[in-house]
Amino acid sequence: MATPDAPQRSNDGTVGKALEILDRVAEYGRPVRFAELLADSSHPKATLYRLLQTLTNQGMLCFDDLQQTYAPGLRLVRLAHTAWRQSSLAPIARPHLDALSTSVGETIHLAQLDQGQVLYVDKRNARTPIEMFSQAGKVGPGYCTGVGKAIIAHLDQDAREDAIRRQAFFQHTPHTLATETAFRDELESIRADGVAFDREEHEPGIICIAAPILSTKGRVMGALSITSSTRRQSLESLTSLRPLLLKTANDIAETAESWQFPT
Amino acid sequence: MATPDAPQRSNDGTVGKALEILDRVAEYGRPVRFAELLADSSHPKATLYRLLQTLTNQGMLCFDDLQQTYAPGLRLVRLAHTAWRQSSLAPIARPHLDALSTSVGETIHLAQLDQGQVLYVDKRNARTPIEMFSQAGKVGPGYCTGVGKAIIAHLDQDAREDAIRRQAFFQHTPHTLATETAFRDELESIRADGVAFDREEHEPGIICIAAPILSTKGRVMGALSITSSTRRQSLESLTSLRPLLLKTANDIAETAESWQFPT
DNA sequence: GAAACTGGTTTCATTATTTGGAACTCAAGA
DNA sequence: TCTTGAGTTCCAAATAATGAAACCAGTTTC
Repeated sequence: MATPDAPQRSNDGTVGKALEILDRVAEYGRPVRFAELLADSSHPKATLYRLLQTLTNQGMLCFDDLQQTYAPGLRLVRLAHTAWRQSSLAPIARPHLDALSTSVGETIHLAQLDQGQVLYVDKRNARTPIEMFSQAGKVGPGYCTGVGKAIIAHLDQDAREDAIRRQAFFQHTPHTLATETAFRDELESIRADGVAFDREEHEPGIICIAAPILSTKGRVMGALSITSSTRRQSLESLTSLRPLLLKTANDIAETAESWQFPT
Repeated sequence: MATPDAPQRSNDGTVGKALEILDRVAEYGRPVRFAELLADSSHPKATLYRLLQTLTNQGMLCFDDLQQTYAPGLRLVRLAHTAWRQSSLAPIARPHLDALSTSVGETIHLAQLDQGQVLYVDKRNARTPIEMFSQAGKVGPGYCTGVGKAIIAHLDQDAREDAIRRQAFFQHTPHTLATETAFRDELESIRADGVAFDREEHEPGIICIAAPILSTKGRVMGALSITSSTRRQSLESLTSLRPLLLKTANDIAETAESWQFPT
């Protein structure tokens, strides 16, 4: 699977480079050989080699001696465990997602913004699950998903500009808003309306309604969406779920705000 | 919760330092202030500061402007998603775990070795829905858990010595094998026997039987355990599950070996 | 069977980055 | 107002990263 939506990141120092490589390896989604990495890397052989060594040494990558391939290492899983618990809305939102899930019976996504992209931090499957791209931990583009648009629309000026700058604007489907101006207009109307729709903009036949999760001070913490397919629902029928969606988003926000980490 | 079992890692370069700090932050298990980190860090203020900046900038850490605290960042969750899918036995072993779980009705752990420590990559409780990072990603010591001992016992010479060197040998309970020699003897007998037991060595009242997951070439890929409490089971009654446990471990190994990543 | 090739690893002088002591800023508290 | 402490910035010295080229297997080709 190709990944046309890569985020850009300012390159700070050696760690920056190392982490860029780490990302690169992860992007492949399969074990990858040294030569392959070298091919689409701007670094000279020796540099790449040493960087990979270091990462492997550190357990961030794991090297398969037999196949001579690199893959993301288990140390990441360990680190992510804490990250997920502390920095994501998922643990807090769980009961609310459960409730919403049982009452609507469609696929539910909880997502947060990570470097301009959408990161799904939790998910509930529909009663009749439909195959699609997303699981907890997966990422998606910001400009053509319901959650992405809902979040970006409600960011403050600076953060929003930054997020927009990071979009790749790849035309996934005929409905994708693939230009910056179209996207800006869309954000405007989303902010006015309060919810965002995905009108088959990312995957054909997949639609959703999404609401931002806003703190009392108006900061976006993430977004929540109800997803379905055009076979089962229309945009209109999804709209009827709007009050429930907004209520849940609000509940999550409230829980999150009253949540204090055990010191 | 205190963490007496810290692994040691050879410090390579700047990335090494950065990643060490990342680990440090994660270890706290809660948002942490600059000053706290500075306190138990060997780095001077400026250095630590810049390293934190870089990590935050890279999304590996996230900084709470309001509270002025650092926590592991969401980028980790994203990376871990691929790591878990590619480098862990979890996705492959899932159906086998399910089967074992329903037939024994006790807690099941699937673990792999990460830098001398045990990393749980999947788990079954009596009845638990599938969620990823909430249960996968926890770590435990290698020298006093069933899975840890099962794995280390079956490592080859070099890797085993390395693993032993990384153990902290903290006396968790009266039954903990807290010396290197005692541990070596134990490994010997585990290798002879084929399964490992946790005789309340990590937590009082908790016992388990664990089996290594071995490739046909004899390489350990991980371990599988059935855990219970002394109230419900004895070591003897756990032993009766031995054939089933070994069978499952073997099944997982076979599935893993015949698994080829889609190229 | 030798020669060229491929894919990976190592060397080493050059170069750029990291380092950390100290100075600075900005609040909050006495 | 004066102190104190947390956080941030400076800059010369120390250190680590760089990358061209050499090297070292195994393979394939001639």
